[in-house]
Amino acid sequence: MFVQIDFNSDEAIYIQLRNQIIYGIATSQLQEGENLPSVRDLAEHIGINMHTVNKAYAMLKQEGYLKLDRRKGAVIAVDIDKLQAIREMREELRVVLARAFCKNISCEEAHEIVNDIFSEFERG
Amino acid sequence: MFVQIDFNSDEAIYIQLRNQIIYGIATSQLQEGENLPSVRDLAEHIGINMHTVNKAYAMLKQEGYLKLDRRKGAVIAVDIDKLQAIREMREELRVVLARAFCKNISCEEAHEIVNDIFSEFERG
DNA sequence: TATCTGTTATACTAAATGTATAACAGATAT
DNA sequence: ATATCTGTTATACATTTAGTATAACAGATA
Repeated sequence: MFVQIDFNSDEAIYIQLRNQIIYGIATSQLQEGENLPSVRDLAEHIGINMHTVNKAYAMLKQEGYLKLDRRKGAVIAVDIDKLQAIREMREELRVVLARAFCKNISCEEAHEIVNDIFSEFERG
Repeated sequence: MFVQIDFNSDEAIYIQLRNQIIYGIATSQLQEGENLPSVRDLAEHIGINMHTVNKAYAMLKQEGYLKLDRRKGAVIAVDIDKLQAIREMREELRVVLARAFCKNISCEEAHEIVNDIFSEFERG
């Protein structure tokens, strides 16, 4: 498993876990229909509590990245609500880019970084 | 004052306040050398505690957006550490764009939104 | 001297985070 | 049938964070 938790981070463990699973989907390390480890297995592997993993899974379900099946466990299943995704992205980008603009990062430089990151995804 | 706090948000008040002040700098509503209200005045105006404002100001100081002068109070003074700003931006964008990519938002669509937001800044 | 700054200290409540057991209901395999 | 695996829920506890509330300090200013 590719998950790497930073226990000294100010970011909550279940948020780190959620973000890394989403990154895994974006980079095709996790593919549609694929199973995630059970909450108990993943918790033991990382060395955290079952409920912390469950919280991440529940969040991913609510945000449309997982379906939780009692037969198969947690399965990658991305629900595409593109309009809402764009709305959310715009709000988050507004905060990130405001900081960038204050620090003299140009629109062109931002575009370059966006391209870099998208190429991480498209390489898989 | 342009600050608008959402008390039902899951985002901490001092984080909302910090983000809005940074957005204010990016859109030139707040300009280099300009004074912010004193922690006590702004707290009273918003209807929150003085320490919550102080926490936002301390954070903005630590991140290089303010200088806190006992004579003048809080003064906008952006310290440009572009390399660090790019590093931080890249990490944050990785999370935001991974979500976008999973939701079928293309690189081109991301660029359009970046352009939209930068035009908010450059209009002032 | 009185008043304005940011800053620090202390104390309290409420909420969020993470851990720990335990149990439930559906599905699966033996 | 029985045991075992799922996610899920309930309860309890400790720690940390967020926000509020008073109070005081030190430098600057009028």
